[in-house]
Amino acid sequence: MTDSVRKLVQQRLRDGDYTCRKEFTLAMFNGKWKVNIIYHLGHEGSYYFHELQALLPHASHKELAKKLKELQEDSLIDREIEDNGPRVKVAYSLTPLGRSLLPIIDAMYDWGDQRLRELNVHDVQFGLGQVKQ
Amino acid sequence: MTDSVRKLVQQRLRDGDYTCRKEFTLAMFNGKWKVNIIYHLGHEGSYYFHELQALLPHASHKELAKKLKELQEDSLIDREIEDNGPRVKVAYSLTPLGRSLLPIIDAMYDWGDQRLRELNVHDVQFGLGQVKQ
DNA sequence: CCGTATCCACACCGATACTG
DNA sequence: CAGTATCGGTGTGGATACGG
Repeated sequence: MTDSVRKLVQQRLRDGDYTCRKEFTLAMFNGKWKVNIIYHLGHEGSYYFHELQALLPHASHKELAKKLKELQEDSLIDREIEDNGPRVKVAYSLTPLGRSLLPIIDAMYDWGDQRLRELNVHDVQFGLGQVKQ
Repeated sequence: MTDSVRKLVQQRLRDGDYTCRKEFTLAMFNGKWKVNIIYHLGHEGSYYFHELQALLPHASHKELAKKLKELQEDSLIDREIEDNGPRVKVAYSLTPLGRSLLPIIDAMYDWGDQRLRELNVHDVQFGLGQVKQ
């Protein structure tokens, strides 16, 4: 997903248009990997950058760094630099604001879990029905 | 917003990978206008296509039709053709499954509402902080 | 009234490489 | 170890037009 929702919402807020509450929230975790980052940091505590890389092996180095930066800009995560040694490590953790998103993320997890179970049970080709042409 | 999350999730499910519950849910309402469509249909009942157009004046004719088709494919909305007269009208409404998403959408509304109030009160340039370069 | 096709601009994201 | 720049493929969404 794209980040266009996020940029559009930012523009609307700059224009004084606050009639985008749902989109504003969506923009917080819209974008590839963001939901997973928030979920991991929320349920398992803080992680170093390279640990997040290991948790999300399909995420490219560049995109992971970019998404973390955006989450930090949105005040959802904290970034702490540990400069003790030859190598610098950076630890990420959820802010209280980021933690306040967890009920929504968890609700999304539960909804998806239940829906996937239903589809599996009824064997409807996993429910990804195509409209008849 | 894009639909890449939706397509990616569909592919993962086809591959037998069900470890994407949160992304699966996100894919339901990710994509421009979808959250608003669900919200309107959920809180105000069914609408004709042209009524939705009026409710979402910035959505192009093409994209609105496309998103409605996707929502229908995902079994979130029903589509009913009323062919009484020279002009055909099409009514859209939420399915029970679509209605089951409302608690999440409403939670997103509430989160965004509260967050925007906080930012307004504290006047932090509406919180869209930029990371120092 | 509603759906879809075409064309086009642009944003995203991956691969790669360079920096500190 | 972590962040950023560049290049390129691809998907998304707007304008427009045509078909049912």
